[in-house]
Amino acid sequence: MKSKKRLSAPERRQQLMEVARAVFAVSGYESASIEEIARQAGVSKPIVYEHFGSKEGLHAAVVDRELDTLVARVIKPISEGAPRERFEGAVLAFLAYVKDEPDGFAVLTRDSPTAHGRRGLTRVIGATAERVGDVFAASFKHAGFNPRAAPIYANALVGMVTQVGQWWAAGGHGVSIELAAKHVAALGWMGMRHLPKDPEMLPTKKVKAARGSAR
Amino acid sequence: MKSKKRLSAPERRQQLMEVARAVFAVSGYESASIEEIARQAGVSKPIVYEHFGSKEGLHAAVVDRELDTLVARVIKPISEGAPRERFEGAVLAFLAYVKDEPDGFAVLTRDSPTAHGRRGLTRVIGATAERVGDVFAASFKHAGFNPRAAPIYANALVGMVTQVGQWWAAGGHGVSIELAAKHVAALGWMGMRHLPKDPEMLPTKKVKAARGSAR
DNA sequence: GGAGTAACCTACCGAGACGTAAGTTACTCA
DNA sequence: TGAGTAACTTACGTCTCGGTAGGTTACTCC
Repeated sequence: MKSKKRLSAPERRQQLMEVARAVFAVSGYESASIEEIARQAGVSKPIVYEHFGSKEGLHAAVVDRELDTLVARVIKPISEGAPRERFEGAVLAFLAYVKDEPDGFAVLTRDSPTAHGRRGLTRVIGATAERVGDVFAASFKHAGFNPRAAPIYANALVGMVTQVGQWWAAGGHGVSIELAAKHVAALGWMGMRHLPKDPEMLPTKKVKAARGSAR
Repeated sequence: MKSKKRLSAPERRQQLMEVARAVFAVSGYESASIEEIARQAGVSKPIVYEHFGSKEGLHAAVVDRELDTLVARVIKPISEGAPRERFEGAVLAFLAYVKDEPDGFAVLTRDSPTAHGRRGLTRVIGATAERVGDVFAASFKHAGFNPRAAPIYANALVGMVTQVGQWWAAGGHGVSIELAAKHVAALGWMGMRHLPKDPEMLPTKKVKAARGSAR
């Protein structure tokens, strides 16, 4: 019945990763089962183990590949053009990835076994947000920033884009990716450009004493 | 040996939720086991089921309570003062929550059983980002915004704060929550204040044709 | 002090998962 | 054509977990 074709090792590996990506995307790491992945690939369990060793190995392989394609897509636009174009280009590239590879994005966003949550995207920050920092370095070097604040901005910008990506992926809402990118880029860009020389010096209202948790 | 005291139902319920919050925070929903929670509470499994019915019920109870406390903390500062103060106050309140209740924050950010990921924070967006929108409505009503863009900004702002919270919770990095709040608030505020009248009208480079995935 | 009730426990079931041992099929190439 | 190897299976072991049935302990209040 089933047109069971025999694949070569690299082909099978490729196919398994694609199936696994889809399954991990909808179920999350813990709930996904190797058996289900094998079934959807039209293959039996030991094949999966032969290729990836363990469930964690399979997941890691999928995440790594996805991370690579995401970085590859973002790196190009962020490396060329005027600063503003580079920024907007990067945001657009990120959101385009969300659109083109929703399963991949879901896998990156969902809980990982390597614990500590969001490890995937944190690594994307490492790979790209540094470069984001570089882009801005040229633009606001004039304002003697506290270097310890840099990761704050990098995280803020990435979080901004990521959350919008998630919102978009979840809902649709009739907003195009290009439009969303424009708005997000405008927000981030204008925010960075008009930062006060030293936000730390601004006056603030006193912090209310935090009431600790019981226990 | 163990000073097993007998607690009243409400007391036990409270205690179980606290223990569960901690366990869910470190393990995530799927990996956490009722048995482990019961053990840490110094109680046997059926007790947990008597109080919450199911694992999902317990998790939902924890999430709901955490959501309530988060909203309660953010609502106050966002409701009083000058616009800029309200904004910064809300950001600070959010990050203070991250600091004071790291387990609660972890539970809210981690994968939920209710699927579709990040349901928790999405609801926080619903509860607070709307208000964020209100705050800004007063400030940039002058610029006839496309109403469809509103959720984009709401999501961007919340994502910004959330990601910084996550970064902070993960690392420490010797940056105080107050400082982080200042920077993040400055970024968001300045971004919103200096938005071009209509970002959609700005020229952009052409989008590169997306290469689809195989399959 | 004894009955009634609220809090709690031991022991178990069944399902489903990861991972493996050992054997089988089909393809290749001398 | 036949041996060797790469791709693949069936079947199982073992463990953990969610959830429940039925009984036991301690506290309260008449």
